[in-house]
Amino acid sequence: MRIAEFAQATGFAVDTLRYYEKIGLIEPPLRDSAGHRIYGPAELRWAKFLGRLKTTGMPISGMLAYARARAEGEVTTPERARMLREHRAEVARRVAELQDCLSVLDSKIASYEATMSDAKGPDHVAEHTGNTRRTRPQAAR
Amino acid sequence: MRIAEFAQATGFAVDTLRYYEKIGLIEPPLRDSAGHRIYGPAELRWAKFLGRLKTTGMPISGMLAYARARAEGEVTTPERARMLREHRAEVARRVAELQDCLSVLDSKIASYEATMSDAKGPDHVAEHTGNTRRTRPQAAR
DNA sequence: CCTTGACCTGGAGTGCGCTCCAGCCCCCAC
DNA sequence: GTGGGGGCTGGAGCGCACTCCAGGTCAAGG
Repeated sequence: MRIAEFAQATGFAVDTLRYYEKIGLIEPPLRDSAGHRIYGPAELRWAKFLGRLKTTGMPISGMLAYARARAEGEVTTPERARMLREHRAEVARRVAELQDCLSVLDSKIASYEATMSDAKGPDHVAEHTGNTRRTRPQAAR
Repeated sequence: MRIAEFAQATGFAVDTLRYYEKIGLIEPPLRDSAGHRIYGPAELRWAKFLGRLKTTGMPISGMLAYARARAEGEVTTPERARMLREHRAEVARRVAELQDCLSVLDSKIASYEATMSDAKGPDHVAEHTGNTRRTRPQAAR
């Protein structure tokens, strides 16, 4: 599999793949006689997993730490497990936060639609912060 | 409320608030006799709502479009409702995507933990893309 | 033989969203 | 009245994650 096809398969741009290789996120793949990169299924699995990490917002520095641990072999299994557990927790927090925001959006959309369905509408639609319960603990001056 | 307290209350940095004002995301607030910005509750509600938009990944260009529509008054209510509905849909997609990634992380963590609980562990933990169903392990290895 | 097109390299450039800074002003407490 | 703290401005700088480019190699098709 050459780089164009690999890019297609992983969702990364060709330039991004070379960049990832340059910074050590992806191992330098084999080359064919012309010096072109040839990727195999193992590379594909790894790149797809990197895509998951990226999608979940892991910064490159984090992916790099994981990649380096991975390169050290099985001895780093506990470390990698810890990294993933921490990241998982972070992602779960973000999901919860987004869901909270979704409900704010929903109520704002609902109030817009209520306004629109009125002939004239109520005064105006004010921003409301969606503090239905427990927002950020506020340092009360 | 002066800018430091406002920053505290909104979660934005002081510099960020001035930056948002400069680009038109926040209306220039009143000034006190010393020329210092004075923010009121309406500004607070708006800034908190902006924080929600930001948290949900809306780019500044999007927030700006919304802010401009808002500045035009009630006539833009349908437009703003549309913007929020579209954004809401986008956020919902992202949540679903993250949840999908969460399950990938979970299964990977589980396989790490299985490896760790073995005295020696199975061969190794391969990257698997999270296609738990469908995708048959390709014969080659 | 010549063109085409995919790929190569090192390095420069980009867009986003802030973040920091110098140099200044104003008010208040001591 | 002096020192300190908070605020002001315009503009430069930064970190991240790419993205683009010039100039080159190579293999195959016409």
